[in-house]
Amino acid sequence: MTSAAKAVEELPGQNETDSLIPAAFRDVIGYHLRVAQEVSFQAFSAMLEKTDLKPGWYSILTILAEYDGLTPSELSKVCGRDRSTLTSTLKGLSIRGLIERRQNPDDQRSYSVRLTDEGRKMQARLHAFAQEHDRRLDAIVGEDKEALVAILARIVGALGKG
Amino acid sequence: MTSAAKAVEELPGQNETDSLIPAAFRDVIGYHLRVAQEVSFQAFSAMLEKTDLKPGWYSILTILAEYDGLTPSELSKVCGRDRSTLTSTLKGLSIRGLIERRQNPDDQRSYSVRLTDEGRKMQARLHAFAQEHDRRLDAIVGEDKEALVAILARIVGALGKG
DNA sequence: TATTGTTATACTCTATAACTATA
DNA sequence: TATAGTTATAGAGTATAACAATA
Repeated sequence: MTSAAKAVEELPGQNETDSLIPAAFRDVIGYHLRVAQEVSFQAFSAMLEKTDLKPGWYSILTILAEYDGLTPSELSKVCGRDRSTLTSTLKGLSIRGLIERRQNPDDQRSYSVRLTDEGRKMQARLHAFAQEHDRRLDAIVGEDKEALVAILARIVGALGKG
Repeated sequence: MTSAAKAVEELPGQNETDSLIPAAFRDVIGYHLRVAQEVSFQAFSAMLEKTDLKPGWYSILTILAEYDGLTPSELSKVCGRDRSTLTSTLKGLSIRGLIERRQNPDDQRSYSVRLTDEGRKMQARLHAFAQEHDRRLDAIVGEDKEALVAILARIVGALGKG
């Protein structure tokens, strides 16, 4: 067995899902950002297994709770995704009776999206999961939260969407 | 036009790729984590367009540079992914002459993976891109870097790989 | 029986390009 | 011509289950 293989065998944790952090990644912000976001997203996703909604749908419902009556194009701007990515989400939400589409009388090509009463209830339910998740993260981060959010926002501002 | 639609129209930035941050997400760590990781990863990916390698391959090359001679299973433990996800990556690296597979004389089922000289050169080249990206992030984060990495590591430790 | 690497398959998230129907 | 929404397609990243070869 090579020395490298030995190092792998001597993983610090007890179970085989633990992973080493290669030395080349130890002080790399991008690496830690990626791994932290991954575990955070997975923890949130796990909570949503009780529902039949995909994790990404929560943000759409929440945007609609805040900006009621947006068109798909407007919605795509708010969430920063291409409008084509919204089609299947809106279909899924519509099939479940969580949103309704209202034809725009001034432009036959377009329509506005509104939460139904059921949609509002579901948004509230998912929001409760999200808040539980947030509280967990807040507890982990502690008093550094404001600083953390500021740093992350700075990264987004500096690297942009380009 | 609804008031929500007006808010969208009055997006702060000049170009249409800017996105609002819905109030419900403003103080949510998970949201900022996701967006920051996304722009960071995209910035790094953009640098790798000069090569014919996928962004994820850099980490495999770098792990091999550090732990030479791992088997695919060992490699999968180090990078924390299922071993089936490595097959196509190893094939891609092998086709390009960046790694070589050495049959394990003690176990005919297995083999060890080594970087070729070309592989080492390519790893160094990608590592230079990564370092450039890291320097950018370091400049953005500034003196808070140690604290940031500590917080992110804490999140990973607390939420685990669940 | 258990493990190794591979294959087949599937799912999430995303994007681009082309299509349609309007404008 | 340009825009709104949709469709078709693709690609990166991931996972599970099953398979053949070997242990």
